[in-house]
Amino acid sequence: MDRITSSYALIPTTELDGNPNIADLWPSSNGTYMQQVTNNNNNNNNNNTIQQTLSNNNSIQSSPGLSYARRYAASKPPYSYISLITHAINGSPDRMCTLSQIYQYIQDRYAYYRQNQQRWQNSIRHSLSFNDCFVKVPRSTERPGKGSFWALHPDSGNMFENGCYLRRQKRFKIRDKTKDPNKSKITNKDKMSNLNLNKSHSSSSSSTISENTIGRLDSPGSSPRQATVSESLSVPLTQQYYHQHHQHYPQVPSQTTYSTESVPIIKTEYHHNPTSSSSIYTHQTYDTNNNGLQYLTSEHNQQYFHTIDQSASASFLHQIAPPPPGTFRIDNLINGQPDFKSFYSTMTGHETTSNYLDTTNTNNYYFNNTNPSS
DNA sequence: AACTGTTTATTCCTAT
DNA sequence: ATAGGAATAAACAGTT
Repeated sequence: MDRITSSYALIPTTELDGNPNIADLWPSSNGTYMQQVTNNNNNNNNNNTIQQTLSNNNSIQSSPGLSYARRYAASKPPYSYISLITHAINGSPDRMCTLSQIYQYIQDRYAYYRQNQQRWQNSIRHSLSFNDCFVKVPRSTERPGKGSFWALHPDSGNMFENGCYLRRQKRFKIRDKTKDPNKSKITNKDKMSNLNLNKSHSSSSSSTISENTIGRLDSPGSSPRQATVSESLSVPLTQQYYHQHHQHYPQVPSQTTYSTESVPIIKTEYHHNPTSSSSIYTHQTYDTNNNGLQYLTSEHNQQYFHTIDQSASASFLHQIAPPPPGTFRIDNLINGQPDFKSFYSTMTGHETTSNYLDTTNTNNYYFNNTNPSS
């Protein structure tokens, strides 16, 4: 089973439609759908794990796995709280959201988390505070309300690139250079000011403070690996959207099943402008596998403000530059609820009451109307 | 009062 | 078996 069906990202995410909840059908890293049914017995080492393999070119709606999955919809999803939070953040247009939005995101998708809210919400708050990969973004005065926004630390990279959404290979820890020796823990302030201390290596004329690669990480000579869940979620929807709105573009492949060869390699660099006192980082993201469609994430041409001394507590993420010419953002379509709903129904053929599109990264993609190839 | 955020402690679980 | 990541519980402080 080497291929992942594009229908992954096209399934309604809410049960209120009377349609199946895709989030309760858990994709495993090998392209099958897995339902995990865990006894509450403490001494069980026979976690009853049931795997259902769906045929390649089947839409999930017509799959026999569906009714099966619905029966077990309320069992615990195989995602850590950290990955759930990460998905909520990445799924939001601004790439940051409040605590209550994170709660809502999770409950909307997983029936399991509509119960025992006090327990798991306490865990979510603990995860946000405890893990360095999450940073608090203060509210601007224009957006008053309860609580801060939460964003991903720019250096945290793709924490789930190994395709495992339960346990990261290594916990993201910021280097602890500015830590007050009297303090035992790293504060959010420390997280922010350590942004440029996790330097990996530099490239280009300006100093690159970090670099990470999202997407394929094949070593030379290796066979292409299986696409991860997030990749399979993000890529097909953009193709589908393209089909419906740009059918006259011949360079868009028409197949609905993708192997890892079609997964864009997205490279991200932070550039530090040394002449600026306020420390502005330009975050450039581009597809190094740029043939046909040009994938650019929302960070493209954005500049990240970061105040080292923290006193001004400027916005952590702040968009300055407009999108490149000839592009449009799907963000713009889904920001407003009415637009989102029509966008959603166009995409899926179903109505929705949800405000979220459960497609990691996809909603932040730009589409380039011009043929970028030479 | 309810919500948000921090911290400590403990237990559970999994990769090695 | 073990180290360390993740989940859970809980106390407590700050904010709306």
